[in-house]
Amino acid sequence: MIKEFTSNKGLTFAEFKKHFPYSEDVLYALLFSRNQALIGIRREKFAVRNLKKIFRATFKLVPKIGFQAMSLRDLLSETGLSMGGVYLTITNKENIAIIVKDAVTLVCDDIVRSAREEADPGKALECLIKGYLYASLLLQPWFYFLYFETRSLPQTHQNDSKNLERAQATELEQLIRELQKQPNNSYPPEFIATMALSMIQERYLKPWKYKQPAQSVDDYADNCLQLIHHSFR
Amino acid sequence: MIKEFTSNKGLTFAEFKKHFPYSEDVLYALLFSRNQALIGIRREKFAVRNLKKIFRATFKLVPKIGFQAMSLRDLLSETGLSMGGVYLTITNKENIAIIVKDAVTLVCDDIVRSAREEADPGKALECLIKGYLYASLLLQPWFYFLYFETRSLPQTHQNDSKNLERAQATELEQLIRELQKQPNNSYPPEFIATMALSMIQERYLKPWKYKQPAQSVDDYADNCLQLIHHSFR
DNA sequence: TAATAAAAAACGAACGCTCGCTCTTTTTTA
DNA sequence: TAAAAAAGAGCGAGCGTTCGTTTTTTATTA
Repeated sequence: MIKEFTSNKGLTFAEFKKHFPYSEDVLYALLFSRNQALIGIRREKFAVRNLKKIFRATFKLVPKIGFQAMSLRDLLSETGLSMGGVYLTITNKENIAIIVKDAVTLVCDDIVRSAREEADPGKALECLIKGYLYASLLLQPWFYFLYFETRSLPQTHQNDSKNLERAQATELEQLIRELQKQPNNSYPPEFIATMALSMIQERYLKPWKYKQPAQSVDDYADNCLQLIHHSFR
Repeated sequence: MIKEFTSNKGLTFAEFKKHFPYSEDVLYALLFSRNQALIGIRREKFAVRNLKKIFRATFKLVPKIGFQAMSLRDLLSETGLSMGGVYLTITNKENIAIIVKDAVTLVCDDIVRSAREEADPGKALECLIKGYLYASLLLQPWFYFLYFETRSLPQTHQNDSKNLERAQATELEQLIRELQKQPNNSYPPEFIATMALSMIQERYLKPWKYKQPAQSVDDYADNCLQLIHHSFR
């Protein structure tokens, strides 16, 4: 596993990005080794090259027409690969969705792990929120896909996907509860956690609204955090 | 057009529901008359009966598997109708999605109209937020469908759907701007508007998280409004 | 280092099947 | 009894997938 990357404080998006360990090639290499059972190609070099083509094409087509409506022939003409090449790589269509879920899981787990290493709950909260916000922006197509195409997954994986979101919410909720001085006078912790989470999702679910003063995401993160601390009274 | 229904203040969900004019049958009758061009049946009585079956079935199947994956044969066995009956009613599959968009548009326009009739911006904001929150809960399957299946619509209708959301955001933003006393010291109005909107959507997009202390939606609404007023300093 | 053998990857036509939809016939309605 | 609605078998297109073959890459040998 890769060393943590969000332990700084007052983190900006630019800094985060600089230390973000999941560059495209690294990510595909990780996905290749984590999903041997779903991938037909045995040599990493070829697997990475094909996976890159397949996922780039998927992320171009799916936001326009949806995963179910994307045919493998659409995928062929977008990737330039042949039917055989695609099937050797992913073995069947739904594995595309399963691998996306695995990627998002991988990154989310990493963020939670980083946040847990912060002793101060205020720092931990910042780490968690910025980590999730920035990572989901750097890997926007992945997070977007998983949100909108969870229904295209087989049932077990649908549950995984739902639990992934639940875990993030719980993690936030616990930190917020710790930070509220007089719990009786404040908002319910789960309400604030929900607010934080849905503000993060807002960014990656509606990319057309945020193209892209780039720096604006730092303001966005600050506003979110300020609003949360504001809510503590 | 039906008279407005959200002019009260301190509105609870229960009260709202009592005066909500879009009961199932009324809604289908309205949709029938608004979408003559998409509907083959000429007698309202039969149209309403079939539309009800078709949309109920759609809303049962789609959250599990998605609209593209729902076949007409799935729809037949869920509705008990025949192929002829279904096609006489909706003429083609994508009209299901188009009619959902029309329904949501109809209701949203009504909410905005009601809010605009409030002279006081504070009241107007409450009217808008509660109107949208409560209506989208009463018609949860419709709002949910439109959000997740916008990509299944033909392009023109996709744009309509996007503009519908934009219009809600703009409406909120203007009211919030009015209410901020010292704009320079507060959060950007579009940030708070975005927050409000995504909190409302949270409720109808993740129904599994909110099944259903029913009354809890009043608390939810109050918390949202409180948080917003809180943000004004 | 060049020649060769073995393994892996890529190709793409063809398959069985399911899709959305049509259309003739039958039933129901007013 | 004329018009409207419902039925459901059937159609062609296009789907995901398979598989026999070819091409490329890697490993071995001389």
